[in-house]
Amino acid sequence: MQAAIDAIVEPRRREILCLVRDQELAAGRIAAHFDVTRQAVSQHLRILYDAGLVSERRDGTRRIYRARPEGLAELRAFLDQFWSERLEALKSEVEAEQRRRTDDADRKQ
Amino acid sequence: MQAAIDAIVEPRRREILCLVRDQELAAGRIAAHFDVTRQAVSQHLRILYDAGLVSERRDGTRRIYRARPEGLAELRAFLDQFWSERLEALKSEVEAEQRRRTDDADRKQ
DNA sequence: CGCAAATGTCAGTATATACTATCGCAACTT
DNA sequence: AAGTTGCGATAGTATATACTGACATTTGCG
Repeated sequence: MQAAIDAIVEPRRREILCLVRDQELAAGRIAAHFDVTRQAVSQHLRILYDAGLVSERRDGTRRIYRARPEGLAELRAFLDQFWSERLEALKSEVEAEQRRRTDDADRKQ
Repeated sequence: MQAAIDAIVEPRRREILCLVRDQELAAGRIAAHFDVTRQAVSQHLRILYDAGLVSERRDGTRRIYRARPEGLAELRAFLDQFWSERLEALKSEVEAEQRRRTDDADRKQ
């Protein structure tokens, strides 16, 4: 799971993930979107693949990637669980605080 | 926003965040939970603070921290938006693809 | 087979960062 | 005022990692 988190932290990898979220793309096509070398993108793809965030399919000499929704869903579930436990309680506290502050102020809607 | 993402990536900082999610805690109390030096924890707290994920309050010589739900909510909203846009669509595609494979042979374009 | 295209792998490098040690600062205590 | 407590800031170090360049591999074509 830490692998998936590490993977989406790198901005370049998030961009790559966005690219292959809507469409399948070959490694070369992905690399063409960036100003770094093809190898660098290849390494990013490897990391995304190991983290389960993209799938790889071979077509001749090309390797075609796309986002792997299951991987994204797992990561999302983990993060949700991470903070949702107490987030609601804390949110209530903040809202109560805000209500207290705006009590004497104008109230719209 | 990248600051918030960088902040929650580091496992130690996620632990710290968990500690101050339920309760206010002074820096020293937080540091006592870990086997690294007090200064290291202080640096983590600074990073969490700059990312807007914790709030700081002074009480005499002590600095008391706690999770900042707004910061967490913003981060969560960003991540939600990041992958929820196409997540459902991709899931449908994958399921359709799997049906196609079990149906008959592969057909490319 | 020989060559080109598309891509991954590896070694080396540069930069980021998590940590420690030392120091500095503010608030209390005596 | 002087000492103590609780912290943060900074410099230096060790490790992680994003990148490039060189090379290897697989596939397709003549």
